[in-house]
Amino acid sequence: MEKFLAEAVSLLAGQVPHDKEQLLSELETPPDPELGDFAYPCFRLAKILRSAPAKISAELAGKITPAPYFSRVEAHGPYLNFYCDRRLLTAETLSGIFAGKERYGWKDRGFGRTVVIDFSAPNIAKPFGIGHLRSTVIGQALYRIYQALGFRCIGINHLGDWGTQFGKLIVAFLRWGDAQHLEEKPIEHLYDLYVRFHRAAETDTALEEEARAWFLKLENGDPEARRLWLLFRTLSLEEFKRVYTQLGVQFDYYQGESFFNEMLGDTVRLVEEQGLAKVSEGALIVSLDEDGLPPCLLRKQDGATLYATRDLCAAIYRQRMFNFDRMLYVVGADQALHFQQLFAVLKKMGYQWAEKCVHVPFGLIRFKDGKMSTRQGTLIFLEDVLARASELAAGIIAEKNPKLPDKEKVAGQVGIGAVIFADLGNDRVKDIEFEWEKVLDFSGETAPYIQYAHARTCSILRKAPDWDGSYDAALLTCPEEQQLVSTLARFGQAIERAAETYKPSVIARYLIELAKEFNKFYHQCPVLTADSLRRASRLGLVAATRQVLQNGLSMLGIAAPDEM
RNA sequence: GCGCCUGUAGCUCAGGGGACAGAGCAACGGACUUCUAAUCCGUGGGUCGCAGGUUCAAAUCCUGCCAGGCGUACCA
Repeated sequence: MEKFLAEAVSLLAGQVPHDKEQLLSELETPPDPELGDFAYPCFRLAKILRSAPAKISAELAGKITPAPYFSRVEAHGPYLNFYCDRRLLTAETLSGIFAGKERYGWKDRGFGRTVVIDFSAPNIAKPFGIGHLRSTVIGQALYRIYQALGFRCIGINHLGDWGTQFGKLIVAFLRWGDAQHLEEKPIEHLYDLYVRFHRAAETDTALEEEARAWFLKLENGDPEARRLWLLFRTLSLEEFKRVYTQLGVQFDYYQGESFFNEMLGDTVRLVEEQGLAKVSEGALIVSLDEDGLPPCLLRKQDGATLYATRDLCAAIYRQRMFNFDRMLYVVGADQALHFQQLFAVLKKMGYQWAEKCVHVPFGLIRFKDGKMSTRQGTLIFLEDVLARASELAAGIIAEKNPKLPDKEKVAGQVGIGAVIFADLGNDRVKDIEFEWEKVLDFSGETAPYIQYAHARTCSILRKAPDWDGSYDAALLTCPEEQQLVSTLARFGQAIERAAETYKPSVIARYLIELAKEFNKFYHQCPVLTADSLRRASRLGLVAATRQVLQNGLSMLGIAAPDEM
């Protein structure tokens, strides 16, 4: 598709007083396939040439010789419409897909450049809730999207394994904890302790004080505090890794906040040496008045650090280690101010690369009656959601396809896929209202819909073992076939746009579109029973569709079972 | 108070300044002796929060207001 677009630009460049870059941005996709594949609106030109847009488009249509890429170039009112040579577009698209295989749609534009992606970052000692799912799946998808554009990606799990919450946990554990219970069900026990602490702290204000003191001891290397912290951390991490395995998520580094503990002193000193830090109300701060932001706190009154200190340290460390061209923080929108402050401090410190840091925010997951809160104990555990979705999928399989091999595995792939898609399907900046019925709905615009289309492609191909892979692009002339080809050809553009906007939902929407086009084709155009030449050509189209569905799903971290 | 985000069909949401604003769910009516009906086809359903402005052209950009969410110095 890119070739055709470039060709349209060249054809226009010969006739229109605009440079190629501008022409590329002016070209648009017509709302109806009847109106061709690209459209050039002539309004702007009308102003410069002091002529009617419709007249200009008609004149351009007369001057441009479309061949070989376009079968015709026609004026429709103020628009100049380009019609791709369908046979050529079909041939190019299919051969591109078969040549690229699992890398169809990939580019090498990012070659030699590095993107660091900070994502997931669950709080150790808190359960992995559906809130953490967002960062995890968005980050994972962005990782694969940037990888597809040729960037070297570094995925970092910046675990929340340091901070005042450990003081709270230690206090709670010393009072109410049970070592054996902790061994057996670590997350559950720690969660109970955490909730209990906050409930007790409402009446007993001394508890918070005690917790802060314990965290300070931890920072200063107190052996008992250290022992408990390590215990909590180790046990929790084991459980998290189980969830990551289920989701198929991997990280290049687990570098949590504690990882930077030893370097924090140097970071603070550096800020002080530059004369940026000052003491205010007993705390060490960097004033950001000039930026119109509240001050960034580096040390509390009691001398303990805050997460801003650790993020600052981490950013500097990562720049040294990875020399990144961009760093993405996939973190909730509620932390937008924190990142503004962080980036502002980096800039004040003279780091040019501060502008390469991007906060990629996402909306909260809420309930009908309010925000989900770890402290109040209203969290929904991700493992429960995944389990329920998989059970539901298993039930549907038992009903519709009881002979399916590997039933359990497929049920997991479909159930988990549905959960991931419920998250990635919509624009990440919007809040999501959590509803079981929605997450467990497998019809319409869902992952199972896409997976089902993929399974159908596999099924058809399985039933044509004699097909030798040959096809004739000229025979794919039905509207459903051509629509499908057009959509397949647009995959690369979807990837680029997803990367530009940091929105995996662009890929998700694209896949829904593609699956829809395929289902239309499936109902309208019989494959296996068509006459032999047409059959081969349709098999080619089916194989191409299968490949692109698979590539797209894998980019979102969703499995593509062959049968379901 | 100030800052950031959101406001499109009954519900959940798509809509890279452009040609009549689109899906899914729900409702109703059709299509399985035929490549898996987790599918497809059809019907109904809209002052794109409100008011101005920029533009040949605004759901889209700007300003103000309204509503909701989230932040706003020792949590992360």
